[in-house]
Amino acid sequence: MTPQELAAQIARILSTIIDGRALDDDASLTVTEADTQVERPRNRDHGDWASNVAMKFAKRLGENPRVLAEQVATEIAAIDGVASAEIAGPGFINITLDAASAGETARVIVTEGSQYGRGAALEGQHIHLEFVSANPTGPLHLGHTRWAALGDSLSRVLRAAGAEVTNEYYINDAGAQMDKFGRSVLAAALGEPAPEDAYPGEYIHELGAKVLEQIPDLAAQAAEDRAAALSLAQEAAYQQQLAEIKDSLERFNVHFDVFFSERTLHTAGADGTPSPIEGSVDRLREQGHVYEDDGAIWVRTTTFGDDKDRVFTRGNGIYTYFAADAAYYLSKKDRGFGEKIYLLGADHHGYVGRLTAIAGAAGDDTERDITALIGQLVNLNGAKLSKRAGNIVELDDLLEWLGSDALRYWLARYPADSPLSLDGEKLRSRTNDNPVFYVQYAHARTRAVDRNAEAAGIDRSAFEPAQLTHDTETELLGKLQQYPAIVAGAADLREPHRIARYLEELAADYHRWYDNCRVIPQGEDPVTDLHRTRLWLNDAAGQVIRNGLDLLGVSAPERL
RNA sequence: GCCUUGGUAGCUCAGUGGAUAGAGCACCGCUCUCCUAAAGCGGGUGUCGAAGGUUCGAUUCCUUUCCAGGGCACCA
Repeated sequence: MTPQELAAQIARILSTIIDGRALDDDASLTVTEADTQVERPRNRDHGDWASNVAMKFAKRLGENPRVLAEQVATEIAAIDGVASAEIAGPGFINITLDAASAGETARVIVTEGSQYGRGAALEGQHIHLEFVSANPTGPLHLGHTRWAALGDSLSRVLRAAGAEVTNEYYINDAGAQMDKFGRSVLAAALGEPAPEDAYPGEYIHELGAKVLEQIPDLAAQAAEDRAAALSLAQEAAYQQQLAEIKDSLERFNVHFDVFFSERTLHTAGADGTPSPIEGSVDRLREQGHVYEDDGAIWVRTTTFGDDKDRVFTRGNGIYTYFAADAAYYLSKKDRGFGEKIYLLGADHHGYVGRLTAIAGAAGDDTERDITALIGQLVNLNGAKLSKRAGNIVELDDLLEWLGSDALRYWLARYPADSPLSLDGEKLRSRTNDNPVFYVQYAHARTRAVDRNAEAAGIDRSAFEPAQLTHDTETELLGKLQQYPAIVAGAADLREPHRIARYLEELAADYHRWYDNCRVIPQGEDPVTDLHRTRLWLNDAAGQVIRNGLDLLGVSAPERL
């Protein structure tokens, strides 16, 4: 009996009861499983699961919660697998399961394997997830790591809930920043002094050297035609930098389905069709949201809650960044995505109003079709990192220093809107200070037990869940049963950190169980069905930790 | 000024209207002839920033307010 099944049963019971009252109550009350979700009481004296439906519905039925609870509890107690259902406090129904019914979960988990915890709550949804989208004018650094870890984990969680998700990286490969980047690299390659506004950082010189390798006669070309040489150098540096970014992301176990080039938005079709940007201003104009003022072309974004209208085309005829944003949004819409999620740093939260307005101007539902997740920036030992300042801490350096697992886990275990500090010393320490080790250790323990069990001749030929009665066993089983709801909740709220927090609790329950309940008999004691049954539970715990870590993009090692 | 996100134990932080608000760290003890002691067990700590409101019930929702971070371009 899983909590989901229990909730479904309670929904049926409550519906029947309410139908019986409908004679003298015209209120049309419908009961959904969302209303009848049971929760795990903090205090185990309150049973395995608790329901608050009596308090929720008593008022709408005009009844005393405890009286309603009494009636519901009687029905619950009659469910197969339920040992008791008792009324407590203002109207809680505390439910205790038969040990066999609770223990059955262990076998379910082992049978379902990597599928355990996956659901269909978001089935049919085609979600677009854009994150990182760092300019290809430099290496990924600390400022990008949080979104990389969070975005990749979020997409895994959404997929686990049944959604179809496309991870996309928007490459800002057009515009003034790219020009500046090109000039910086060209100067470095030719050994010239850096331009006034050049990008700082040693990597510019490294890129310059690589460009020179590819174009040995760059100096001669520059002497002949500076603009052409600049263009060549810029393109070579861009391709090199983008390749390095992709490489870093792969090593961070972050996967993108699409790298979307901003240039394609500026490029007209070979057959003379207008560029996506040109096309988008016309499309917005058709919707009636475009006007001209003072030589510029504006979009009336204030219609959709933006705090000011935005310029699409400047007085000098050049498109603004907003124009590209609008065209990009329309591209996502045209490609058939429903919800478009943007992961943005708090330093970009001023964009939310205009992005939302674009969705509205495009005729989309600003509530349903666009989501902006704003996150706080990462600190490193208290010092915030800025690319402009030149003191770059690169993702590659962090990976080498801390490893992908520790970094991924740490970045994913906090809510996005919570400030986060990366403490290198803590992340390198192999103690409880570093929760990824705690969780991975629990997993490695399950594998060690599995290996030792096999060596001791303990197999899974018996499964007697009624024997799983130790306090630590009911705790562990209860935790394992919660996993599908945790995944569904994390997906629904777009909060992958809930997976990490859950895993830490699960690991603690597993460690406690390990210390109290042996899978392998001591000394000359015989192997019993209890040991065999516990092997199922051990494997179930390992499976769930593995499934959860996978959602975070963190490995589940066989040994530590 | 406007928008936005925080304020929870000594520290770092969890906590999607429920019962006595939790974890790790730090501090003091305890547990390995036996599956990994990178573990477990025991010991105490809170005006949930403040004040109102909604509710059977508020750390959670609403309003006001104090403090802190971030943002408010015909930049990208």
